[in-house]
Amino acid sequence: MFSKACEYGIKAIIYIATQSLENRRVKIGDVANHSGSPEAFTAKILGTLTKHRIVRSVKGPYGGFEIDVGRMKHMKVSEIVYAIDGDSIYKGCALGLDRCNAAEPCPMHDHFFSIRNELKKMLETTTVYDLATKLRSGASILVR
Amino acid sequence: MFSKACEYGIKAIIYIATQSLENRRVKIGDVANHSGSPEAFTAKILGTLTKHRIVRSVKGPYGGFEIDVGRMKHMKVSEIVYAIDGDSIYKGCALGLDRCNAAEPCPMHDHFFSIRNELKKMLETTTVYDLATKLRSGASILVR
DNA sequence: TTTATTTAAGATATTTTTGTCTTAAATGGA
DNA sequence: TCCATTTAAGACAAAAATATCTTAAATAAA
Repeated sequence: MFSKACEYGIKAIIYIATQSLENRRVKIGDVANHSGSPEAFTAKILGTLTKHRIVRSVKGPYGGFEIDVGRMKHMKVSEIVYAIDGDSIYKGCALGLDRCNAAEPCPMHDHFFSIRNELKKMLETTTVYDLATKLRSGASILVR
Repeated sequence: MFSKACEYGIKAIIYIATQSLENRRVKIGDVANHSGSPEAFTAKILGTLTKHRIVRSVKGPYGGFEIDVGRMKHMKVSEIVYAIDGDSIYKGCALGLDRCNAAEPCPMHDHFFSIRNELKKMLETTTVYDLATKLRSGASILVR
């Protein structure tokens, strides 16, 4: 569904968010450990997310990553997905046609349409704050 | 969503099905042309689908691929997806956790559950016959 | 100012996916 | 039997995704 890069990105953001809720910056190493993702790859992905202003980074001692709590409440998962995987999830045709729409649909178009729409709506309504508070309360996990 | 291999496989099967409805066997070259997919790669994928008995192949002059019309009416898209991509679509966790379920969910689990289920149900109820007749009637297209 | 700590950026490596090519095997017809 | 046609199978190649490594830049504190 999502690329590995996107999975790592979402998990990293959720973990950083839980720590920002406690007013703690986190280093790459901690992010990797607590999200069960490879450290160097996660660092690269966080570079992308920093450029997209989804997370803030601070260099040097006592540095690390943080997310503004106010912003977190309005930040949608769709923004993370878009920053890493682009819009393929939203616009792509199930059978890979360049253009595929109601007027000239691929054979699966109608079947996919509502499902894809629901997925889109879900990603656009789920906030990072929602996911982070659920993780913090122990109602969900990031690593096994 | 699906791998390229899976996209090509589904398109190939739909095209072969339209031709089997007219009692015509089709050669790899025709399949590739009419499904807009690379020929050699499509041939390899049809090899897999032949082993899974999803399509029948006949070697030699007047040979090619065909699908039994009776079988076609009960053949679900999910069978093609499973033969090529395995069960990742059905069982995979959105965030890549090895195990992820209601008891120990990833933070996205609940959000994904119903969407994934709908996708599964859709693939398990859509038949190759449905898709082939729609294509044959001109209500959908495979190539642009 | 120097040092330790931390992210940034990009080069490099590995693995997986996608794609092609070559040779073998089967089959129908001359 | 021999040839032309077609799929089968697996080796090979290219591209993309995943992952690591190295060096640079920033910054806080001594």
